[in-house]
Amino acid sequence: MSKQAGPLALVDLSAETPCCPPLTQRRVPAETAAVLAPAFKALGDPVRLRLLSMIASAEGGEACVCDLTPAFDLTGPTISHHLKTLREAGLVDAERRGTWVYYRARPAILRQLAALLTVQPTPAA
Amino acid sequence: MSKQAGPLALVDLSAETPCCPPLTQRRVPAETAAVLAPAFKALGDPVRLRLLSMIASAEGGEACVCDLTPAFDLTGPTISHHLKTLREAGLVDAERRGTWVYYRARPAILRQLAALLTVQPTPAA
DNA sequence: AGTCTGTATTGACGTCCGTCGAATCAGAGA
DNA sequence: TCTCTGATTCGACGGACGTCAATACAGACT
Repeated sequence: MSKQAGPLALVDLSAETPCCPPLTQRRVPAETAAVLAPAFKALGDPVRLRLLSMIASAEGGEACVCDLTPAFDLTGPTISHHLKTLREAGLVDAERRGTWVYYRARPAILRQLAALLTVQPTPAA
Repeated sequence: MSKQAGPLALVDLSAETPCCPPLTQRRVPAETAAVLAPAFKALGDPVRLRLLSMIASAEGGEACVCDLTPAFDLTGPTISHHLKTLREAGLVDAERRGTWVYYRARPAILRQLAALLTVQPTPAA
């Protein structure tokens, strides 16, 4: 349930130390781009962006699918599909507890993506 | 050349002050998600991620298409297409000077995306 | 004007994506 | 074991995406 294969195996996105300098400082190498782009791609859908936000901002840091689904005008399978996409992108983890499945954000990769997009404050020069 | 329509018209992404708290703090509203998701989507392709990085990290803050294209095993039209996608997502601006066209990153939206992905440092609790 | 170079647009192709209904799986409880 | 509920998987459909070759456009230089 919480396993993810794919390109994430190439670079350890679970590391707490960001691996990459900001996109604005050095050219992102092709290999890094190949690894990180799928994460951005997963964020590139409004439903998934909201899902991730609902999960990450939920109290306790986790959210049940049963709480997520009713927030959208979409069927259960569709929400499930989007959650799977977020999981495969390494953005969230899932855990079944009894009847319900809980999702939890993975802060490390979020930090990494944020670091990549970091821009120097405009120099007052 | 530097005009972009679409969803970006709804929210001023050129503002220097980030409009939104981190994704992990408050639920991203549907409208905000609809506006920002296309930007993440544009970053969701390895070629575009590298293009943006090459542009943003170039000295002078700008890069000519003629310098960008040879870095990829792709045809000119394909690179042009990706640059158009980045433009329409509001991530870059283009300007023609004589024979060449120069692209330049838009720091404001990058800051905004980075802010959205910001995560509190893990509390030592 | 004519031509050459750099860039963008068009049209086409195969693939991937978002969505749904139907079927399936996993636990809980009678 | 039956059934009920929550969640995922499967199969299908329409539309969007990444790529290319061919074409068109914009300046510069004859």
